Amino acid sequence: MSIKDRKDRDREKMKKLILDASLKLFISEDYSRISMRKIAEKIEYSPGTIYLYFKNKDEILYELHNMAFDKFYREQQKVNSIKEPFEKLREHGKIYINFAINNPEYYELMFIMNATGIEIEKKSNWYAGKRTFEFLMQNIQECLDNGYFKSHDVFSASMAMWSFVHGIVSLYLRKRMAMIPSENQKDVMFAAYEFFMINTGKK
Amino acid sequence: MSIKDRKDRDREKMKKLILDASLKLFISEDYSRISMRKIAEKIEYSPGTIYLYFKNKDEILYELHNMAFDKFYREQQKVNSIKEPFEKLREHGKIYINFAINNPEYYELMFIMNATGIEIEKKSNWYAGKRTFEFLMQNIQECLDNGYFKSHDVFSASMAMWSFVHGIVSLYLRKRMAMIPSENQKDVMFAAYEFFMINTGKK
DNA sequence: AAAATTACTGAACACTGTTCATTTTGTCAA
DNA sequence: TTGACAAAATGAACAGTGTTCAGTAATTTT
Repeated sequence: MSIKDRKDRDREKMKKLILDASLKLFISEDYSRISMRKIAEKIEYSPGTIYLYFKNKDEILYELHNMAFDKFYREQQKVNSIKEPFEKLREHGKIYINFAINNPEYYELMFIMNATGIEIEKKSNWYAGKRTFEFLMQNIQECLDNGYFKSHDVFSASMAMWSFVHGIVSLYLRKRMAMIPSENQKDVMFAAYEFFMINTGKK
Repeated sequence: MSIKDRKDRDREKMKKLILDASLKLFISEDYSRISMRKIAEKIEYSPGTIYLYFKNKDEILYELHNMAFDKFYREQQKVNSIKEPFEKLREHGKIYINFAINNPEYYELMFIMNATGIEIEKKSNWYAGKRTFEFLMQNIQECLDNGYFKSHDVFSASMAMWSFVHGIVSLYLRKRMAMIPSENQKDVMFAAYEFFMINTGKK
């Protein structure tokens, strides 16, 4: 079975080669201009070869989306150093916002891009998204246990928190803060975030 | 000068013809599949002709974005029937969310699409967005005047409100609520909205 | 060494936005 | 009405896109 094993390994290596090249292209170039031919050129194979390893472009983007979630999940864990639930949550949101600002291409794949959204819907289980959301829910539960928030519905509270931070960064990333000078946009984002936290956090 | 007048009118008519055809295509077809050739075919002109009236596709999309904002602004005015500021704001948000659910293509143009975002950034003044945002700000100011919200920064409060409703609908539109059965997603959205309103609204 | 299997290629198909030389249509003075 | 000019419209061409598949090359098995 050793030949089969090697072939399996080679296949995984090739997939990784394609994904790594795709990710590099996705981050460096304007992400909308990533193309199968450019990926092929980067790995020095013909365009047709990629289709022997991935069904289509969307499947590649979905894999990049998973890689992006892994990166975010690692960042997310940093909140564990804070014990007080609400301070932990405050940091949680900040990490989210900063991740989006510093890694707009990753954020695009995870939460904005239509192509990945369609793939997410196709699969019966959105592991990556679920894991991150459930980690947030834990933090919200801790807050509820300590008397924060009026409601006791963890799910609604978590969705609200997520919606808020997603809303603010996606307005920013999609240039819908055009009424604010660009040098002030980040400050406005964090001011709005503080407003949200102060008002919802009232015991 | 009457010939020039007629020519000006003809030119405006032609622009309207192109925009109306574009809007119809944009709404009926999958919006990502709208193409200059399809617009040309619909109005029974050659593709090149469109470029005599619009610089490029993005300019057409920007005009559609303006038309979408007009439609939303009209819906937004309905809140004026409610006098109590906070109840008015609650309705304001509901109108926003329902607009996005019922007109996903318009919402796409206004707040999500990258092409329009780039055009918005190019123009020095985002009239459409400003008008809608300022109308929201008025409502928030009324709330502040009546003792709602802890902060007294109208701008941050308005950005927070907008971010929240935008966040929730864009997660929904981009299929990032995949962990929730689709038949429940709308309920979850409104539950999260209620959470937000109840918690931030505490006097 | 020959046969069978697997891996890879690159031309081809049907699209996309955009440009521009060429043709058609409209206007106006003689 | 005719000829000259200007304006409007055309559609082929360019450079790109995702994807497919008959044909070739390399590898493995017999």
